[in-house]
Amino acid sequence: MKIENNNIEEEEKSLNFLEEIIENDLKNNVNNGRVHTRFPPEPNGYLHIGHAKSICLNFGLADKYKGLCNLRFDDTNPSKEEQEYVDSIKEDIKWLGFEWHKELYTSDYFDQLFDWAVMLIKQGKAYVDDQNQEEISKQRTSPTEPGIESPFRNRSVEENLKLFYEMRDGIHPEGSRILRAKVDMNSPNMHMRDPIMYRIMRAHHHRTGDKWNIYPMYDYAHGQSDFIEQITHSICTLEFENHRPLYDWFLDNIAQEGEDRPKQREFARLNLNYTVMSKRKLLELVKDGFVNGWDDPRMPTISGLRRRGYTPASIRAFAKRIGVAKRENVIDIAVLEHCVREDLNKTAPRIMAVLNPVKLIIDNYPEGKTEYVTAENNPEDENSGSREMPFAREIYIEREDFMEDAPKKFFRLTLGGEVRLKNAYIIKGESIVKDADGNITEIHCTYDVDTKSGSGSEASKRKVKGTIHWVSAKDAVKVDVKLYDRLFSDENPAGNKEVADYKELINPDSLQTLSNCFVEPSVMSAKSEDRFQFQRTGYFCLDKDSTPEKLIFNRTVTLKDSWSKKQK
RNA sequence: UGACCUAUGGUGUAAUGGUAACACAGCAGAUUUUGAUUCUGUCAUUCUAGGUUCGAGCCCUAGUAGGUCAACCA
Repeated sequence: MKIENNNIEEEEKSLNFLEEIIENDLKNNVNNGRVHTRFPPEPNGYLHIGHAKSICLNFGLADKYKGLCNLRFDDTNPSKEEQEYVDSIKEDIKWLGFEWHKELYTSDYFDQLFDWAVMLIKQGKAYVDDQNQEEISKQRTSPTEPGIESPFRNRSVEENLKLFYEMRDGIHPEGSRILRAKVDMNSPNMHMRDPIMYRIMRAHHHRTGDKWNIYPMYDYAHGQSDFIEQITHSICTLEFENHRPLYDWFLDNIAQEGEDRPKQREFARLNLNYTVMSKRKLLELVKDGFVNGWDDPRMPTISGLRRRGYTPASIRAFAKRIGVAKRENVIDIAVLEHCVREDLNKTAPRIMAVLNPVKLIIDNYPEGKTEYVTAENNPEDENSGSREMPFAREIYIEREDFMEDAPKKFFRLTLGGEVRLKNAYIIKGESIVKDADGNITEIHCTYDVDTKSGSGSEASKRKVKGTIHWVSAKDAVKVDVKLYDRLFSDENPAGNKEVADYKELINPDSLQTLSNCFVEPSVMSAKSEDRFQFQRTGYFCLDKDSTPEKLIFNRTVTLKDSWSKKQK
């Protein structure tokens, strides 16, 4: 009964403003009850977590309302766009777990767009302007004063047509002429001051090759593409809000009475602290070598997060948790980290790994003996089973799990103190060996043979205040581990006014490579991108650059650590 | 100082004219063979001023603050 109630509560959870709009449209039978969205990336960079928000929104809305969602590449600027980006975008969307209805390209519509432009010229609603960029910009003046009409604004239809065809046919050089919509040079909205529809561009297009000498601008192409695809809800980010009247103006002049028309709606883009989110900046970090490519685990790109060990489910949960609204927002990176911990806690197998090893010798344990102890794979998942791991006289433990002069609250190994070796025995610190510099090289202990985990003996049930992880020295696998920290040391690197360039705020310690780590032998069977919890340390995944000789693990995120916090 | 948009705990998001709630973060405690997880408790919120109304976070007006717009980018 209680579960039923919970389900009802889930379903009746409050709607975001876009869901409200859609439900209202559905109720009024707008678009005959259809819901059709689209995700429209420009293939000029890799997708990042901000795009993930948009993807989850567009695909999620289509899913929720039994509609469709297209993937449409907005490829109207061949000077910036490349096939490599198309491929990566498709891979990232699939990895996130979404399937598009159709894969489409704005360039699929270049012929139709051209025909509509001719139609607008014939209706006296578009004209060819021979002025250069500077002159046009000057005539637009500023938002507070009226604009100045171009001297070419009232050319005859015949002349406009002739020139536009010539532009298409490559008669005129780049930059010499453009096609403008004749809207309103006095509009307080700058986008309405006779916006540019087409520019001359002699660039090779990744799909249409050298067919075109002119390419449409975003404002002329986007709404019409939505219209052609019969998109119902065209969802974009806030900075396009001022474009909406123009979006509608073109459709007013193109769509016929009674035809379904897309409506543009705007939401606030995602901002995350301690990172940057603009494609331009991310490209710069890649090109200038501040990171090792678009999929560097420190990047907020989808491919970076994937390599870091984030799961698709954790990113979807994140998108859901942050919500959708219209006000500017900055999400704490801790929310993303919480989402991945939440998922990995339920799904990641536990293994033992010692990142900063010190040798520990159990003096009263038989030399040469190896026994196997049983370890649960995941206490949060009862179906995950268990495994056997080797235990011997010499093991490695974490250097910070031992202290010579320990404070009272230190629950780990000390001289004369007891601690449990997880899944094995209780040991007691006896003595230490140091090198000439005073560094501890060996810790000698004794163990209580009756305290083996799971043996059921009275002694095994004894409580000791600490439990630490370990690996058998002769059986462990030596691996590399990469510890990642936030890429920027400033909360808002892009907005920091105290530095000339955001790159000055890059965290110099964002990557730390450890090459003397020991992991239990069961990892030998791990595959690239497999995720684990290194017990008591954090979540890690196997990097794709691993070889059978040298495994490389990336730290996704640490475990929450109230001990280190308390120490500060 | 033109147009458009926005304003709720530290950060997000709800409350649809009727008791301001949920999550993250923080703090305190319980449990724990991971100082994790889990559980409990706790701190903290409607930009300002008017107005409408029995009643306003919500509606209206004005102000203030922030964002966007003057690419042949998207």
